Amino acid sequence: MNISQAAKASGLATKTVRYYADIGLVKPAGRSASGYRTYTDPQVRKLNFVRRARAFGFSIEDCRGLLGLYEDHERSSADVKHIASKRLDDIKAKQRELQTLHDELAHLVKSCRGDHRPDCPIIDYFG
Amino acid sequence: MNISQAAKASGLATKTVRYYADIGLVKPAGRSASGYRTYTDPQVRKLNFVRRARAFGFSIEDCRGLLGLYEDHERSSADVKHIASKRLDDIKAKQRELQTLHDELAHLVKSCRGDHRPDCPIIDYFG
DNA sequence: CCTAATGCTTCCAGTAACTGGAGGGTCAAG
DNA sequence: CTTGACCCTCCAGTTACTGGAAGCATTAGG
Repeated sequence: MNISQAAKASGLATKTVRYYADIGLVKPAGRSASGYRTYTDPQVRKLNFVRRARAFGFSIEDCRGLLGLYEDHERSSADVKHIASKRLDDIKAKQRELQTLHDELAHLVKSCRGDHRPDCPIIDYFG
Repeated sequence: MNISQAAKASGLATKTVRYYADIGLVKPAGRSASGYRTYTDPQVRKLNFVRRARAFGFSIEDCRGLLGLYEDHERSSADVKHIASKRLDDIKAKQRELQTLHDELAHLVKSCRGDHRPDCPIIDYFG
């Protein structure tokens, strides 16, 4: 199948599939006589895999590692778990950061009258 | 004062202060005879303001708007509140997204044995 | 006064992961 | 044979810096 078929089948944008081919993340099965990228089921499965991993916020490099493990039937689940745990830790760290920001900013927003007058605790806090 | 003094006084990197000058966010007070950027207290205050706003995740463009309001003593606090509320909404949206990711990924990580065997619910989920 | 070490300048490149667009070849239908 | 939908490559732009190179300016030491 051509690239747009593969894109549709994997739920990615055509541009993205081409980009993944360029960076060697998911290479097409081959090229047609006229140079068109051709994709078959295994590639589409990989594209889908990457789409799902990306949705979890894994970086392209992490996806590369995960794809390798996906393909490797001799893998250790420990290796997968290691990558996923790192991502989970990142998520937790981000959550803590956002919670702090949320609480402080919510407090400031709440205490700002939001009328035509210039005095504003948000500006005071930043200034 | 020179740029590195202003950077130190505002808690920013010298490169960042120069960048802010380049994009017209916080312009230096002037230039010395030899072309050095010179900064005075008002600029340092603005740099500090931007640093604090950036720490809350406001974009450079938002900072531009906030700086304008900071400088405008005829401002309406409603305008400040509007920008801050948008940012707060973004934070909340991101929090919801991260919560979903966290819960799903935590579940997967927990259910993965993480040993030498290849079977792995994480890979199964993505594949 | 000379020199070496900072410090300042500009400009270019790279980061992450695409996205949009220009310019041009290919293919299937009518 | 032409039209329109595809496909190709390459370049630029996105965000907010950061690192580095080449080259003046300033300053402290000897």
